[in-house]
Amino acid sequence: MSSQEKTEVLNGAEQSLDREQRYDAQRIESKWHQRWQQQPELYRAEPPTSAGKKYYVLEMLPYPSGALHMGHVRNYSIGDALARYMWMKGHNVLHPMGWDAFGLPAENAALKNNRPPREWTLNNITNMKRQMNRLGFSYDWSTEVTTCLPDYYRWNQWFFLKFYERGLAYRRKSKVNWCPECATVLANEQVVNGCCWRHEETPVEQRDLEQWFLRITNYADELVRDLDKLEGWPEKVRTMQRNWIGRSEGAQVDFNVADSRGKITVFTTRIDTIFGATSIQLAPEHPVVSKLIANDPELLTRLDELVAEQRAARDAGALGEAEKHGFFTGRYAVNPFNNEKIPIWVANYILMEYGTGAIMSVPAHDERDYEFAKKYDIDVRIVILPRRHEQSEEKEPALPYTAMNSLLINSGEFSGLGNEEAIQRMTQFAEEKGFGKRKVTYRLRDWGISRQRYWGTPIPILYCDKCGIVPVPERDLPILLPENVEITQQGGSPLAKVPEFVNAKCPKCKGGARRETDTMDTFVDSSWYFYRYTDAKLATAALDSRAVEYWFPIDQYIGGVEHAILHLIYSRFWTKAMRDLGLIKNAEPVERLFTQGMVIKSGAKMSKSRGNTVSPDDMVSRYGADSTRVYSLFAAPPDRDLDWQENGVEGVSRFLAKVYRLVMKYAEFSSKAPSSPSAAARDLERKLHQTLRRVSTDFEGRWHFNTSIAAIMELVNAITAAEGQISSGGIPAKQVSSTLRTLVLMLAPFAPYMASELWQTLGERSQLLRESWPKFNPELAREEQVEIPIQINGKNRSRIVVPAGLDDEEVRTRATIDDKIRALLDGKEVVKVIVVPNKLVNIVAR
RNA sequence: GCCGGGAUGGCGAAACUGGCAGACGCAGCGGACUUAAAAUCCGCAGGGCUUAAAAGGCCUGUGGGGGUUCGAUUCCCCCUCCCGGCACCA
Repeated sequence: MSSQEKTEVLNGAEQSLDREQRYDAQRIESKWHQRWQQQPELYRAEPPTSAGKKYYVLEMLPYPSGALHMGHVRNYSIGDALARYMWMKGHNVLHPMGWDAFGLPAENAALKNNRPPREWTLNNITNMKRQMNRLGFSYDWSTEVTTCLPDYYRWNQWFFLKFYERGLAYRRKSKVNWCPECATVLANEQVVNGCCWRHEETPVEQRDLEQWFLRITNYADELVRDLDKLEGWPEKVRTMQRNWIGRSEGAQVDFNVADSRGKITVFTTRIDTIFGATSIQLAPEHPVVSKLIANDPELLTRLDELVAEQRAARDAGALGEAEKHGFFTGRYAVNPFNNEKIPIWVANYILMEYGTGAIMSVPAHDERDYEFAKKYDIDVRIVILPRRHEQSEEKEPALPYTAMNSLLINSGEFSGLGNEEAIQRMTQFAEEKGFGKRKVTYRLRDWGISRQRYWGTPIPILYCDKCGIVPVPERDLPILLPENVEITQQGGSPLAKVPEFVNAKCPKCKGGARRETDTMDTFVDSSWYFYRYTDAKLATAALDSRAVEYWFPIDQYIGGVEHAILHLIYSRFWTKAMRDLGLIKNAEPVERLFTQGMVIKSGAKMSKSRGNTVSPDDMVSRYGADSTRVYSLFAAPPDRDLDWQENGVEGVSRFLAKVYRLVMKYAEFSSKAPSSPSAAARDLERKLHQTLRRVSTDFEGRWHFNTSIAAIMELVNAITAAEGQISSGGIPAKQVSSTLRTLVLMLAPFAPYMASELWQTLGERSQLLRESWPKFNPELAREEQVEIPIQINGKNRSRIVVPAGLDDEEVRTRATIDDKIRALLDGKEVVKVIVVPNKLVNIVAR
């Protein structure tokens, strides 16, 4: 380059500095926002016939509470980055969004503001959609799903009818969890520490009500087994579901009641200890108890007390804390294995809802039974010993001794067996003799879906005096939720007070009938909404099987871990039920699940009640959507909790401003690259490819976008540092400009507004989203020289610079002739030299 | 009690397979530019000791204690604290 040309380049730089504009996020973002609003097809997926490889990325749909919170922003920033990356990788991307729009807050708000829930909800949706669009999320709104609208919830009703036909939906009277605050029933999953999942301070009460249930327990076994296949799910979530389902293999054994024809069936996982059973323990609510003690008024009173006490403890969520106690019924049962008569007790630590509500008590080998037996002086009989005890039988193990891998003693013909084998043999024995059988028990209960609320899907059932329970015929769907219903939150289901709704004609006998006035749990809505996205406008069916087959399973689902049990287990159940209806082929809805961490501020989860929330609107108006999004990805890895620090957002904003300035400055340079690139030019090129490698592997692997963004910042720093070399001709301005071009592509998934603006500044007219993700060249990313430390006995003593990949022998030689090292080794004996290629040299010396 | 996850500078964090601890950012300090400030740019920065100061040198350091190894934030054992889930589930 001639000196005159150099001067021109410099002048060019000065000029572009002159017309440098400050990064104005609001200006850029409103410009592109307007543009994107006019291009609704921008984020639309190709139809299922498309040849491209599909990618379905889904974020959990929000409840339209009124405004987005930072947790949403984080969730959707992760999903949006991924969606945009996948687009740039050439995938056919489905990236939908919708609204989990039924639910109690709408009724509370209606009560407070005297506006209909529908209006309140739809207003909230408008506002939150505005926020999402302002944040620049790439949703295809043509597939939007709003669960409170009849074109969606009619299919809830349709599914319900299908489930009813197949016996998967049924009605029974049962004890239910009742939240006085919500004035409705809760599913087991919605009870947290004995309190309502929405009202953490409100204890749940037990009530007896006629309820509709979905038979999720039919799928209990498959739900557990398939967890093993969900390798793309966090182990934590799989464990939580496994525990929740609580599959436990064991046996049922019948004990005859002495002096009676009755029998008591117990469930045990440790039939190998049955010779150690010294009592039977019954749940206070066990139906047989009142029969056993029918002619003892005193005991009946004590029973009532015990039942009341257990219920109170259950209501208070303190079941595990109550001291164990109970009473002897005066009756005996016969152990079928040894015909021994053992006393029958009633105890507060036995739960009617698990197993058979009755156990054989083996104090020597069960912690709870031991505690109880000690209190009431019930026999403790040891029937298993640790294997090592074989020889020295006088020494007893510490009680209670519950370990497996032990040996049976005092157990008749089964003595001497290992307990694993004994379980098999003794269960078989019981089966052959007809007093017992193999049994698998689950903790999981059927899913109660009846809610005594207005703002939900009406359950499509009629009650006819003549015909009984009559399902609404399919052709009569949807059963519309009536408008203008008075919400009082008292006196049961609001719909029951709407005669036009309640009174109906029986489709069978044409006589009068009453409609079911309960509505469905809103978790029904979210159990299958992601299928609807694949053909959201379809009017003739819940879904189009071919579309589902193309798009499913969901490649990546992203949301909070708080849904690990409720939503994610219901969704899996619904998918299996849909498969059994022949609607779909996949057995699982979600291939990969990602659970992001919480957003924390000042050491606590952001929440209104703590008053430590940060408003996304506020952040966007102060720093812009790009800065808000980039910060939410930069501040912590997505799976960890994120501590919100506002000056961190400011830092990100500064970084974006720097990128903006650089691009403005170098956009139009096109001087030719010199024929033999300088070392500085090669360094910059290397840094670029290292950055590309970092960002690309983060997307493909562990999703640590914080390190991706840090790498891009490093590249920016490298460009700034290289600026001095431009005027001297060491680095062509053209190279800087093309480096920046690639940098803009890398920034596109994180800061779409800024990236689009700069793309245009760089003279590109194409749609950024349709550009290919830049490829890194491993050759160019490779370091040529490495500086490695030389250690003596593990301590850094010197450093040398060597060509990368230099032969170990040569590295060793160069290390040992280093001046500092030679001086330090003087008078010492070198025992060993370890050379770690390109990393370090460690000399072990004495 | 059981099952997960975590603890690294003043702060958020990085170190991916046992190999240079603290990348990147925030806050801080010093300097340049400016009448001044903002913005921007350059530089310093784990802690301690040594030194008049600096350069340099030395020691020490990833919650605590032990171990394996030439070498440990990383692997093993024990312990503490924090977060999440489950919790009389037979």
